[in-house]
Amino acid sequence: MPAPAPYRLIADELRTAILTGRLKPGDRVPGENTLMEQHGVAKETARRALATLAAEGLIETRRGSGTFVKAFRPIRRRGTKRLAQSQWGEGRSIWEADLDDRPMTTDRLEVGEVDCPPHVAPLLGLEPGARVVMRNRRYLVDGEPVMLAVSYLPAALAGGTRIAEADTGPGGVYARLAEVGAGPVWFREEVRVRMPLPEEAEALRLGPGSPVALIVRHAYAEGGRPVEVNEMTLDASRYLLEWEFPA
Amino acid sequence: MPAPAPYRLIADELRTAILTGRLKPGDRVPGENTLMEQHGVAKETARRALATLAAEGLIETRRGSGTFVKAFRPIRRRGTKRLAQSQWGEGRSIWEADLDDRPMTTDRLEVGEVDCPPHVAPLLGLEPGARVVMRNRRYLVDGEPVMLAVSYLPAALAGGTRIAEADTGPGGVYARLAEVGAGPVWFREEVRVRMPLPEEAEALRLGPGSPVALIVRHAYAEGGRPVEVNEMTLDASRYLLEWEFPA
DNA sequence: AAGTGGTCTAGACCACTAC
DNA sequence: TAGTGGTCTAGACCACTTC
Repeated sequence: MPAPAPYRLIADELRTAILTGRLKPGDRVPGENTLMEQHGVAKETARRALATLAAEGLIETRRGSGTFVKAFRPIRRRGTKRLAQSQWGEGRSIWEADLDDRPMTTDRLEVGEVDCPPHVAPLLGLEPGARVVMRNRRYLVDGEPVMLAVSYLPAALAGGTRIAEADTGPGGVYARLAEVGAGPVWFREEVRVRMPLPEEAEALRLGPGSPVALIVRHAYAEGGRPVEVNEMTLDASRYLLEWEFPA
Repeated sequence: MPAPAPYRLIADELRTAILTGRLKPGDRVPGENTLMEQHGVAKETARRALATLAAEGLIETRRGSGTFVKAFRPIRRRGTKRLAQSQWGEGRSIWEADLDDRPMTTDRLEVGEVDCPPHVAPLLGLEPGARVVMRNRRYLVDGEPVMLAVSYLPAALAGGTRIAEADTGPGGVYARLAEVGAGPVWFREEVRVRMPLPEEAEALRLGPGSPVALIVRHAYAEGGRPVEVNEMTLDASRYLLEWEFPA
């Protein structure tokens, strides 16, 4: 058993302090200079210990200010209940069910008719190059971005309706779909998790050690007809995801 | 606009090569020495570029051997697997091309009656310190660990049955529960994502840049009685999670 | 033995934040 | 302006894998 590297020992010590609660969320963590002194190591070594914890998502560094224990305040996202008919049938936003106290706002809304991206076309049962209505937006809680979402609907269905406008009206997209006889009756959600690409990290203001969850929701109308594909990118460290279903 | 740090430029270049497919999964990535030469930087700088990509989960380093592009071959986990795929778009996935269908084995099985962990007791509707049957195991695909799972069932229900034995018999735990009139009729799954703790990283053989998904499955019998809590820890980079449900 | 990744140092300079 | 984090270097030594 070789002796663990010094930077690992330092990281272990700090990690224990954080996980046992001796260092609480928001607390200042000993910085580079302090660690150099206390452990008698070079700056790069101290930095490596801190970089390790940052990569684990336990701390966050603020240039010029210090190093701190990261906070975790999850947002609850109920996959099942929030989409229940009763929720969106009565002029309520599907996001209301999500809110768990804190209101969600949107940002960077982009709506328009475009050529369907090739990876989405087969999911909507469309020919390559068919037209779709795209809705792109960013969601924020407390002014901080927490999710990106792009949804696609066949233009044959959604074009010319309020779905193609910025304000979709009471009940949102699904209520409008129902009005044209294409209300969703079944959903499927696929979830993948990975570290963010640089653009995603930027759009969600993610530091190192913050994974993203990619949720793709497929909405089907009566007869199994796909009516929407929604690709969501979440700051995974801020979410608690939930689904329920019968045995 | 300050000039980006050299290590970032190198990382960007390699990242682009990987994301555009010029470097494919399994390919050798230029190593420390090569990068030092090609870009005229010091070793630590080249290392930092590689460490960045490793933290993003794009590459993996093998000591003494080289640096390689990481593979992504997800395992599909269906939360709700009982409904026919024939309807509802045949379960087509955005990530379909990558799907993986290999058999799973288990490992490190531990079964026994223990005091209920404090965070689990309220979920099972038990007094603190009540006895539960615990089943702990690790799942492997191709001999590689992909998931850890611990489940808890009230000892009053499962004690003395085959649930408390290594081999639970045909149909598994849920079939045995059904035999004592406590078959699950409803499930709830909660999902959290974060970077792994060192023990988790070790048990799942995770390198840097590999997040874990924590799935807590609650099983309820008739009347809403909780009969099982199952805590799963997945190598999130290897899974495609899926749930479906009616509107 | 050669090649590759892993760790460490001592000192330098820069950029940002807080006072 | 002082303190904190961010980046870089040149060279050293170690550990592991491959042949």
